[in-house]
This record gives sequence, C-alpha cells and structure tokens, in this order.
Amino acid sequence: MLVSTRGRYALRIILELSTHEKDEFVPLLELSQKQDISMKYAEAIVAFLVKAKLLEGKRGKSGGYRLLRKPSEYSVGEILRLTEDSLAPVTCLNDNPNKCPKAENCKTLRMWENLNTLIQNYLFSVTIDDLNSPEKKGDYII
Amino acid sequence: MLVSTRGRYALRIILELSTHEKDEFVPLLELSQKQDISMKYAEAIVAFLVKAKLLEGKRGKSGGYRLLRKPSEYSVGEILRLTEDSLAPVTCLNDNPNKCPKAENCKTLRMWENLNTLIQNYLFSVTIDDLNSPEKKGDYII
DNA sequence: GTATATCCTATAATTTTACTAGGAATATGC
DNA sequence: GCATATTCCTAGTAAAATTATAGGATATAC
Repeated sequence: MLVSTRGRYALRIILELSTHEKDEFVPLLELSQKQDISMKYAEAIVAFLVKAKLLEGKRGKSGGYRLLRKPSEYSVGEILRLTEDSLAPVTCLNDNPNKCPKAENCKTLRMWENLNTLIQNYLFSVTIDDLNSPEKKGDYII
Repeated sequence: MLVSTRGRYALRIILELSTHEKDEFVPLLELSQKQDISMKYAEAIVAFLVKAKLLEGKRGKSGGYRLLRKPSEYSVGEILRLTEDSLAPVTCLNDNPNKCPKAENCKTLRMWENLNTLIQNYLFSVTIDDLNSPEKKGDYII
C-alpha cells in the first residue's frame, strides 16, 4: 500500500473544505462527521496540515479550519507527501543520494527510480480542483 | 511504501537465477549468500515462488532452484503481485467490484484507479530480461 | 463568564513486516 | 545402503508502523 488512511483522510478533509466558502471556518466536528472520521483522529491529521501551512485553524467559538489557497493550488502529491512522509515505492529511494551499499551495481534501482518518477509526476499533476470537477477527476493524458 | 523487502528480495533472487544456466539448479545457500539475504528468510520467499510456479525446486544433494521460463517471460509486476499480494496504491482497490460504501460518490476513486493503472502498466511492461540488459533497465517511453 | 473550539502531549490497540527455529522428507553419489 | 546435501513444512517471535483514543490546557465569540 502506497497511501495509508492518514493520507486518504487528509485528502478528503481538504476536499471537504474546498466545497465551503473561501473565508468560512469549518469546525472539526463538522468535518469529521461529514467525512466519517473519528474526531480525535481527524484532529491529529488536521493539526499536521496546519503545521505544514496547508490549512489555517482558528480557535474558540465560531472557529474551525479553512484553506489557505485556492483548490487549484493544492496538488494531491503535495498533500500525500506530507502525511505519508514518503511516496517512494521502495525504501532505498528515501535517501538522496542513495545510501544502499549495493546501489552501484543494483540491477533494479533504475526501474524503481522510473516508477517513482511516474508516480510523482502523476500525483503532483492532479489538483483538488481537478477532483471536484466531474469531467476530469485526475485523468491523465498519454 | 508500495513494495516491501519481501518483494524486492523475490526480484533479486529471480534475477540471480536468471544469470545461471537455464537447467542448472542453484542451491538456496548460494542464492542467499550472493544476495545477502538470511537463509531462512530467503527460504520462505522461495517457497512462495515455487508454489506460484515461478520457480522449480529440487530436493536432495545437488538440488536447488531454477527458473521455469525464459527471463524475458517474467514481468516485474507478476513477481511483485504475488509476493506483495497487492500492488494497489490504496486498500479500497483490492476489492473488485469496490466494496466501499462511499464509492458511488467518492471524488478520489477515479484518481486512485488511474494511478493504479499507471503503476500496473509500468510494472507489467518490465521483464527480468530488461533488468539484465544495461541499455534498458526498465526504462519507459512516453 | 460560559460555551465552543482548537491545540498539545501521551499512550494504547492492532496489524503488518521481517525474520528465526527445528526438524521431516528426499535425492545424490560414493 | 548410508552419509550428506538439500528442499519442504509448520510454527513462532520481535520490532515497527499504522490507526487510532484520552484528557486536559488554551483561546475566542457572544
């Protein structure tokens, strides 16, 4: 599995926020209920997104969370890379330059790199806006 | 992480076998030493590959393992799908048809499906033979 | 000043991953 | 035929990652 629930939930929360008014603060309770995520787990994820400056949180009564940019300015890749802390298909690609003692004559390394590029290119090309428009929910063109 | 050590080891073991004579049985000890995998862990992986008919095992003295097909007839995708039991980027794609109660109006499903297709197409297009030839170690063309 | 929220820190349960142990069965070659 | 080299089989365990949960401190609107 490349993407865990944490990443998928983060995506869904941001998608939910993207359907609200730009300036509106949406309380966590509403987000977690609409997206069917426990309040506490959602809280951990959202805290992460706030720290990473993807969202803004406002405390106190009539507080909540809202996006800091336009939906078209969030790529799926950006969101997932934060929550998953790595989108690499294999561990050895996490270190750059590669630390594997076998890297020099590894017959599979280039294939993994190619796969990685493929995945990254795709995920960073799809935006939250794309996911909201029925015509192009992350379609890719070849 | 999409691919765990188990899948990577399986790939390396098959690659190692592909460099030996077609009919030669290579003992596990040699495979595990050359590929730097503990004998016992390698054993578990290889047993799996034998059961899946990717390899043939021969018991007793001068026994070992060998490939059942030509290296060009093994795709990386086939090997990994067996050892990883799923190459899907997200869990919900494991069930076909999709069992998620939200699937009907899930805004992200199509994107995950597209990503899945992208990954599968690539991995099933690369063969063991490709990995052995220095010119095209799993390069893809766009 | 009270109700509504986020923020912060800690920890617990579950699942997956990665690996180990011990011995039974089988074939080879002398 | 017997010693040796090897696969085959079943079980178990240790560590890490994932998926949460709990409780309270802090801030803000009204």
